[in-house]
Amino acid sequence: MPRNAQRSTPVIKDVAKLAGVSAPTVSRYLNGTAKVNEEKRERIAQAIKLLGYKPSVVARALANKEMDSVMVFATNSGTFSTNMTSIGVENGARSKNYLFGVTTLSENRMDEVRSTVQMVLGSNPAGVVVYEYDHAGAEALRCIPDDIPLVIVGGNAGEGRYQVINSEREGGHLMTRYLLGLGHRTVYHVGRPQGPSDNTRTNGWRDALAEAGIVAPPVLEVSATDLDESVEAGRRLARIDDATAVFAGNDETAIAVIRGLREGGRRVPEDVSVVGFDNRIFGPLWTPPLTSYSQNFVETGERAFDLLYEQIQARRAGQEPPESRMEIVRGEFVERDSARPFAG
Amino acid sequence: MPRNAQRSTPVIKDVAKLAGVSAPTVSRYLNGTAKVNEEKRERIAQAIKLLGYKPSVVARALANKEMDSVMVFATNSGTFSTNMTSIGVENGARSKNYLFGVTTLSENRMDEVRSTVQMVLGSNPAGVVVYEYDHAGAEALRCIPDDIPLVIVGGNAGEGRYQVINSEREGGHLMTRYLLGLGHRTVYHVGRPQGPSDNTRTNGWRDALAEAGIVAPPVLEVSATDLDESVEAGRRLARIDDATAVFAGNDETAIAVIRGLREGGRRVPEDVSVVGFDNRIFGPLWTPPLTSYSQNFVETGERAFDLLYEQIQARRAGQEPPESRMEIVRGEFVERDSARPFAG
DNA sequence: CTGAAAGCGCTTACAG
DNA sequence: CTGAAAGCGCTTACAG
Repeated sequence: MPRNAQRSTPVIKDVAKLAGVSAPTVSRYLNGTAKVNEEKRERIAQAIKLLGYKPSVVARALANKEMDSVMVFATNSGTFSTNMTSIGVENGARSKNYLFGVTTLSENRMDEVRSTVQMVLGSNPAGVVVYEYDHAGAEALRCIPDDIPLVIVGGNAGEGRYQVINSEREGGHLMTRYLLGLGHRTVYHVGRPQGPSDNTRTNGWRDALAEAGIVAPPVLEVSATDLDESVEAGRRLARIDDATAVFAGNDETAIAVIRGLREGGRRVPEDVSVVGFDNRIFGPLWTPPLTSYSQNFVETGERAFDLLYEQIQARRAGQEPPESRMEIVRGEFVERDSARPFAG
Repeated sequence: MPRNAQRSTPVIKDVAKLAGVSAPTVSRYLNGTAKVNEEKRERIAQAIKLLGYKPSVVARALANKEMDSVMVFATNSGTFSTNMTSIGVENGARSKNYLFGVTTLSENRMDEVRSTVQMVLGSNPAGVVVYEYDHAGAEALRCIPDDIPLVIVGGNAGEGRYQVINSEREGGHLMTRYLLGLGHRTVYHVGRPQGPSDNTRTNGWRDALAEAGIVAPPVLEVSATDLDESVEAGRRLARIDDATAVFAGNDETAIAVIRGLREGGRRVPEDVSVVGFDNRIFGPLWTPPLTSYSQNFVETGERAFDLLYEQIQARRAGQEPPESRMEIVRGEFVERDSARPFAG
């Protein structure tokens, strides 16, 4: 594999000399920071092209005290929702020629989050987005100074000045109502332990039950990584008479619960209806095909970047920051065959 | 949510003044670049702690022409293997206080890869790792100058000076031999179209067949994102008499193929054995539980970082770069119940 | 062992 | 509209 050497990178001085102007003029041309004589503009443009000049983001960052970059702080990286959201943010960053980085935070190492955040902020990113789905995310928020553009993804509604929340709660609400609408007397829920955010599928489930005047049965809490716990939850559910409908926290949990239910002698969907969440690719292939809820994580990430970029622009232009804003990215209900009308 | 303001960040001058020394001395202390008087060391240490001083990575980057960062270029980001590998690289970066970033490349936008790579290199990362699983990765390699520390993940064996390859090919070989060992006369393969790399599961399958003196049947090529194509492949396979064993390119493909096979009237595993790859979390819950191959992607990423870091260290110390090296990260065969002895 | 000086590649007042 | 100068926060010869 040939690896081409790259000729000593040209700097602003080189293009200035070639264009017969001063470096500041080139800078002004590049940044539109002041009007530049038409003739010179052209000579500069030529020189830039000829030399293949690209401004050093590092030098700019030092001079501006701000790097053309956006950093995201994420927990549970490796998780479907997190990955997809980051792809959205990266898409946005790329479109503006911003550098993009993700930093993974862990709830198991809360003591490290402060120093990690500070290290990253030390690179003077133009803006940061934090996914606030758990305590590590919340802690990160506490370490971020007021004056840096920030958008929160997830978290409690109205928590940050700029926020994009996906329809977790709404989705949970919808799935539960769907099950109730099928005639089930109550809906059980198996999901992950709750973090600091209100905007959760679990709360959506709770909302729907409360609306219907039903006392919520205890949540069956399971780990996100060990599906055996979900299988076990399914087995337990199999022993509960009125457990005819269950809302699983995600599709993986759903299939595990179904397995447990069957081990416990219940048929799905004939005896008990089970719905998932996230609409993972394997859902339609399952037996029965999984009814689920599809979220638009990539869009969530893209919207987050847009919100961030507006702040960055305003800041650079010395304008007032944009209006405080919260956006909600809706998902879609996907009906398949894992839930049936209550046949009690 | 309270957002604490951060006091105007101290710079090296501040600690120098407080410690009663010059800035260069602080720098030397920090970088171990020259001996510093014991007494001064202490005063400096105190001042740093008192002020909460952190060197600006940006200023260092400008002075050193090198940022304490590692950038990865990945294609198919959002993919299981890619995500896990990146987590491994990030782990390594974090442990050395390096900034970490991923840049997603796309085969659909080959024209953009050069400029994207150059933009990222413009930040003077200390090193980069590229995942070479397809043409975008290969193209990225061509844009990276010789003098920057680099490690290739994937790609053809022996291609880069520093390389860590996972056991894709070995794994494909092993799965196929397993099936052959079960008495099947041949093994069909449904997988993604091949990229520029030799190190693929598909080639492993080919190797095993060749070893056994069997002419490889044509590969059934399917898209990675549209499982319907895999279902269709399953249906086609159902019509082929000697198709009693199939090696699917990954677990998702495997379950789709199984579905297609069943639609075509074949039982799995009774009539035809199907094995997957990647050992995804849903595999054991499938009916039948999927026999698969588990790769250690996180470890792959960590090894890649280590290899990179060795180069970075050597370079900074003005030493010879380490010996050229290729590492292989092995995976594990996971036997479950989706393959049975040939009962022809 | 340690300062003063100069430089990394940009940008931003300051004067025209 | 445009240059010369100074500065962003570090590091690295250069002298002692």
